[in-house]
Amino acid sequence: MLSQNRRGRFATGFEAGGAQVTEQVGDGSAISPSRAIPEATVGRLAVYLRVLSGGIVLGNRGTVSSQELAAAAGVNPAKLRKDLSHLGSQGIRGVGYDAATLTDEIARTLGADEVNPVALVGVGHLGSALAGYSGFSGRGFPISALFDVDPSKIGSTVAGLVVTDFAEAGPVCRAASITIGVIATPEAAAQPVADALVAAGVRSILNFAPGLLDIPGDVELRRVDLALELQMLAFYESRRACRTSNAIQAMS
Amino acid sequence: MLSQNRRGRFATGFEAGGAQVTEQVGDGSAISPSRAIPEATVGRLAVYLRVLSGGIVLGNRGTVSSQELAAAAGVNPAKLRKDLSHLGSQGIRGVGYDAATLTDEIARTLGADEVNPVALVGVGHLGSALAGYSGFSGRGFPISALFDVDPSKIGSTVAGLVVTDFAEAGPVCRAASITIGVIATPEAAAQPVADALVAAGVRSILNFAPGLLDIPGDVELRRVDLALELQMLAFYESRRACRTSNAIQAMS
DNA sequence: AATTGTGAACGTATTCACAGCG
DNA sequence: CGCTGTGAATACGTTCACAATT
Repeated sequence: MLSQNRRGRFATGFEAGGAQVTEQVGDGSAISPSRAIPEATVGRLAVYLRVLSGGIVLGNRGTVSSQELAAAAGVNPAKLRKDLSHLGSQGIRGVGYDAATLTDEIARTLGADEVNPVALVGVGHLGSALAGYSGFSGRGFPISALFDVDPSKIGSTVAGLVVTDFAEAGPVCRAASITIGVIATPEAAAQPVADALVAAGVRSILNFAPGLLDIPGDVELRRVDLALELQMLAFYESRRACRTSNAIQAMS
Repeated sequence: MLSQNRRGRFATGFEAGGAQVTEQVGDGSAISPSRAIPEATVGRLAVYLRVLSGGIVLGNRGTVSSQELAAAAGVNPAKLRKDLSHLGSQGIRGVGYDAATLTDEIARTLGADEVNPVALVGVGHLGSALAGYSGFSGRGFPISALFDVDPSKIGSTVAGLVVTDFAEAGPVCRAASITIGVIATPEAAAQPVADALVAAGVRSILNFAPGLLDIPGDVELRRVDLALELQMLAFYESRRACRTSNAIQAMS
């Protein structure tokens, strides 16, 4: 069932200067169709899982229809069914999906049935907040190591963990089998930190620092750009103002 | 960013049952001077603006080529040119874009030439971190009001601002002309807070609480789901593990 | 009767490749 | 020449609509 897939590569660009060699196939015949799950679908699976785990919305018979689950997750039912079809999970026609089976299936697909220890680098305001964020530890992502370079922070305790010198990242990450790193440092530190994390064996990075990171292609990267989110809101805001004043002008 | 339908509406779904009333401009003749800029493009414009403002990468003659800027922003040059074409900004063939003009043009398009005061609700760990985040105030989004409902927090000072009782949100937001709200409350509080913000005249919301928000269609909503980001990383992580063990098995 | 699973239609985003211009 | 601007080609994502199935 589960088999290989392509590479993740995320939506909002990056992929620095490179030549983007994707070039594929040609005649669909040859290589395996490779059941790759689309990125957009993966994101929604996580939402479905949360809804199912919350358990709130499902009727207390053991099944959910795409209708119900889609409404609870805020998506179109057809999209939900197509998403679920990617994991081969069989619903029952005329009835719906068995909630328990579906939950398991999604969890296994997402790797949410395993615990993924996380290293967090940068124990400033944001880093501390993330360290204490219950949504991480509560959902299978325990922060297992906290790093900083500031001597005044090293040795202190944040969210129940002792802050370690980032110089120790290599041995510590390896010892704890940490493969996910979260970067919450200032922008200037982000690149060297990323390099060190990769050297320490980290395979996936969640970056809260603004700016681009240059990392090997086989390391998964996601970025959360807080200022960018506000800037996008501001755009729609200013558009609205624009439209409104146009409309007002048009009236007179 | 994960995305879904045209104008506005972002990423991870919503759109519960509804009819998706796509505004429609009928015969292109009438109003609409506003060339609708695709959401993906808006996000990248913010990146270009940051790169230009950072000023780092542009050669010290006053122009940038799409080649250079695209490399600095981590995108394909053709994509960059198409993005810029949306704002009608003329580059100079054979030369590139005038850096100053381009910066202004993007800033005006994004509404980044104006100051957009922001109200932040929920002064927990995450909220405090966001309140102090220099990327907000430094980029034209000063936090102008901090709200909480916890009496032990109300009246205290966080990041230089006094925390106000959220019950005061209406008058305070109106007095300060605040149109952007950031929700950093626990999940359970998010919906009532959103309702109150909308009632207070807020037109755009950035939501850090997990779960869906039900808000009027003319209010812009963006969501940052921290746990979801990790879950997506975990997915690719587990895929990789899978592939690896398959490969190992195949060897023997 | 109800609901899944999916082919086909549509819409959006990215990339190519080259004409057009300074 | 070099570089922009953009039509055409491609890839991706969503939604519709309906046959299949219990």
